[in-house]
Amino acid sequence: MGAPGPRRKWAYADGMSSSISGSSPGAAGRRPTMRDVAREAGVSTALVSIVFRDAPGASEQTRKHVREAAGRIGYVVDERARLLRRSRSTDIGVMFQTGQPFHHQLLDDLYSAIEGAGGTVILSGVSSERDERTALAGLVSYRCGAVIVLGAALRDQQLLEAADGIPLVSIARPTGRGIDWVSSDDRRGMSLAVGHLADLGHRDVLFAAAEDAAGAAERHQGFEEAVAENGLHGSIEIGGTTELSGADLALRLLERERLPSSVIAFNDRAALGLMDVLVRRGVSIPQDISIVGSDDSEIASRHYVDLTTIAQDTRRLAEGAAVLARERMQSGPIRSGPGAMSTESMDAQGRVVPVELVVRGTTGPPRADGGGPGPR
Amino acid sequence: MGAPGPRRKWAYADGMSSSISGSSPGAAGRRPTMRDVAREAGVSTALVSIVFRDAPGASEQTRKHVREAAGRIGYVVDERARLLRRSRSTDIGVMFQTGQPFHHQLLDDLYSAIEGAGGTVILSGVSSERDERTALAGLVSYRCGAVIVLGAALRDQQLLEAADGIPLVSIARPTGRGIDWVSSDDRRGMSLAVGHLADLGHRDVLFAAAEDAAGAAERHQGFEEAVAENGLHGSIEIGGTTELSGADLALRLLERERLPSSVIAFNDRAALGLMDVLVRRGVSIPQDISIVGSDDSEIASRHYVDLTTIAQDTRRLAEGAAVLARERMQSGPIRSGPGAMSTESMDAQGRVVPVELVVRGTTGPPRADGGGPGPR
DNA sequence: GTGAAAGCGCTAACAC
DNA sequence: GTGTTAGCGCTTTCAC
Repeated sequence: MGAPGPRRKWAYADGMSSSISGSSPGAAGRRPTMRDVAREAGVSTALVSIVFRDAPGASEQTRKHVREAAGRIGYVVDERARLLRRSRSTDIGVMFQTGQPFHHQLLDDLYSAIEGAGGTVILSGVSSERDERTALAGLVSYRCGAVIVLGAALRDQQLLEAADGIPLVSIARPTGRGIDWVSSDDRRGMSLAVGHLADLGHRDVLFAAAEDAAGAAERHQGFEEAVAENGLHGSIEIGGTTELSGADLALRLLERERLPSSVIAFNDRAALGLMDVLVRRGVSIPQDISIVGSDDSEIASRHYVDLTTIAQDTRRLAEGAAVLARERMQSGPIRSGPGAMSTESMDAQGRVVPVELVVRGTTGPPRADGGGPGPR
Repeated sequence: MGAPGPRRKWAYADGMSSSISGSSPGAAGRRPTMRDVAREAGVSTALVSIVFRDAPGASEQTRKHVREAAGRIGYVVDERARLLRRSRSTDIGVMFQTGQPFHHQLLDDLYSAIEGAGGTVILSGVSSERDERTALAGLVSYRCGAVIVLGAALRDQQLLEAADGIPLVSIARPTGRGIDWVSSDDRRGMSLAVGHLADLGHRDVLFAAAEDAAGAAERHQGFEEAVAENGLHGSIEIGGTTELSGADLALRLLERERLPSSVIAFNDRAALGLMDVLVRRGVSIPQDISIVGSDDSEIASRHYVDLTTIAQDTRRLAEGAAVLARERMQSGPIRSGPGAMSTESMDAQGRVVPVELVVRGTTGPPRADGGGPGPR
C-alpha cells in the first residue's frame, strides 16, 4: 500500500517526468550510459567498460566503486551496442519449434548449458506462420556466432544457405557431412527396449514406426537388429508421431485375432493414444500387453501414465550442441581444407548421446500362453 | 551430388577462403555492409538505408536496382546496428515459460500478431535455472520498446522493477493497477460450462478448483455465481493443475457413496487425470458422469481425448497484448499524471478476452436417476 | 533524388 | 591503473 514506484533514477524524456536523482548530469530523459557512470564515479569510460566486462585492469576497490556508482544512477549495460562493437559475436542462436514439448525441454537445458558457461542465447521460434528460413534469417541478422537448430525440417543445403555462413549445429535431426550434429543413440535405445521385453519373457514385439520423423531410420534399423539378436519375432506397423496415430494403430491391432504381447511405440505420444484405446476396450496393461514409449521423456514422466520409455538425455544433447557451437565459433564454419567452402566438407562433427530405458508400470511379463488376448 | 556450397559471396577472414566474387572491393573477410551495397549499386549509403527500411525517398526502379546489388554480394541487414541507432526501439520482448504448453500456443500467436504487423519480437525464456528477473534483465539490455510477460510469478512491484521502466503487459495473470493486462473472461467461461450442464439436465456440479493458479479467484467466483443462477447444487473440491491432481480427486470421489453427475475441472490436464482413473474403474463418460475441462485448449484439441472444454482464445489474448504493447511504446510507461511515476497510476489498461465452450464427447445428459453411479 | 557527416553506446588498442 | 581515441554498421539530418 502506497509503495513507491520502481527505484529508477532516470526517466523518459517526455517532459513530464520528475527524475528522482538530479545528481547525475544528463541523467534525465535517457537511460544512463557508461559515460554517465564514468562521470558519477569520477573515472573513465574505459574503466567502466573493464569493470562490466570483468576484464583485467582494475583493482577490486575500483570495481566496487564503479558498480556502486552504476547502481546509484540505474545503469544497465546495453547489449545492442556491445553486440555491435564486438566484431565477432559469441552469442549462440537457437532455432526451436513453438509447440514441440521436446524442444522446450531442450531449450531449458540449452539455457543452462550456454548461459551457465557465460554465454548468451538468442531465441528464434518456428511456428505455423513463421518458417525456418525466417527464423534463421533473424538469427543471422543478429550476427550470432553460431546457431543451434532443433529438429529442422529444411534440407541440409537449405539450412546452410539460410544460416548464411554462420556455423550450424543440429540437434535431434540427422544431417549430412556439412553440418555438425548431436543426436540420441536411437539404435541403442531400441536394443535396450527389445532386450528388456525379451528378459521379461516376451516372444513377439511390434514396433510402431513413423516415417520421415527425426531418427526414424535409426530406430527402424535398431529395432530389426535387436529383434534378430534376441531371437524374437518382430513386426513393424507404420504409424505416426501423435496420440491419434497411436489410437489408430490400436484399432487396427484390435481387429487381429490376437494382440502382440508387446509394443514399442515410436514416441510417448503415440504410446499414449495406443494405451487409451486399449484400456477402454478392456485390455489390461501390462497384464495383457506391455507398452514401451520412446523419445519424449517429458510426457511420460509428467503424465500420470507411468509409461516405460526410452528416455533421451536432453541435458547431454544440449551440452553436446553447446560444445560444438563454441568450438565452431572459434574455428569458423565447416570447410574441408584451405580455400574450400563446400558442403562436402569432411570435418563435420557428430556426437551420439546415450539413451536410457526408464522402466515404469507399462511393461511386465507376458501371459502364460505367450500372447496377448484376442480382441473382445 | 556434388552440389556447390551455399551461395555466399563473402567469406570469413581467416586467410584461407576464396571469395566467390571478387567484384566487390572489401567483400572478402567480412560480411558486406551497406557501404558495400552502395558501392556495388553505385549509389549512396543513405539510399541503401532508405531502400531497406522501406522508407519513402526512392523510386521503384532504384529500389529494385539496390536490392539486386545487395543480393549479388549477399548483404544481410545488421539488426544490431539498426537497433543501436534507432534511439527508441520498437521491438517487443516476450517473457515466457519453457515447459508451459499454454505459453507455446501463445508464443505462436504473438509471433503472428507482432511480426504480422511489421514488428519484431525478442524472446526470453524462464526455466528452472533462469528466473524471471534474469529473463527480464535480458530484455531490458536489448532495450525493447515494450515487454509482454506470460503468466509471471513475480509480484507487480518486482515486475516493474525488473522491467526497469520499460512498459509492461501481462497475459493470463491478473495484475494490479500499475500494469497493463490481458486475460480471459474466466467468469463467463464458468457460466457457459455450468449453463451447458444445466441444459443437459444435470442437477449437481462439482468444481475441481485450484488455489494460487492464474485466474483461480475469478473461476471460483464465476462458478458460484453460475450455480446460483441456474439453481443447481454446486460443490467445490480443492485440487490442482496437473494430471496427478485430477487422478487424486478421482480417487477421492470414488470413495463417496455416489459420484456427482458432472465435474468441471480446473484445467484440461486435471480433467485428463480425472478421466483416466474413472475410466479404469469402469465409469463411462459421459454416460455415468460428464466432464468439462478448462483453460488449456491445446491439450484437449490435440489429444485424442475429445474433451468438452472452456477454450481460451490465445489468438485474441496475443493480439490484445500486442496492441497494448504498441500503444504503450508510443506513450511511454504508465504514470498517472504529470511528473508522477507511480505504481498507483490510474491508467493501466485491462482487456478481457471472450472464451468459448467447445462441446465435445465428454458431456451428455445425466442418468435417469439424476446422479452418477456409486463406486464399484 | 544524392553525398557528407554526426552520432547510437560500447570495446579495445594504445598511450600515459 | 587510467585516460584517449577510433571505430562496429546503421539511421538521420542537412545542404545540394
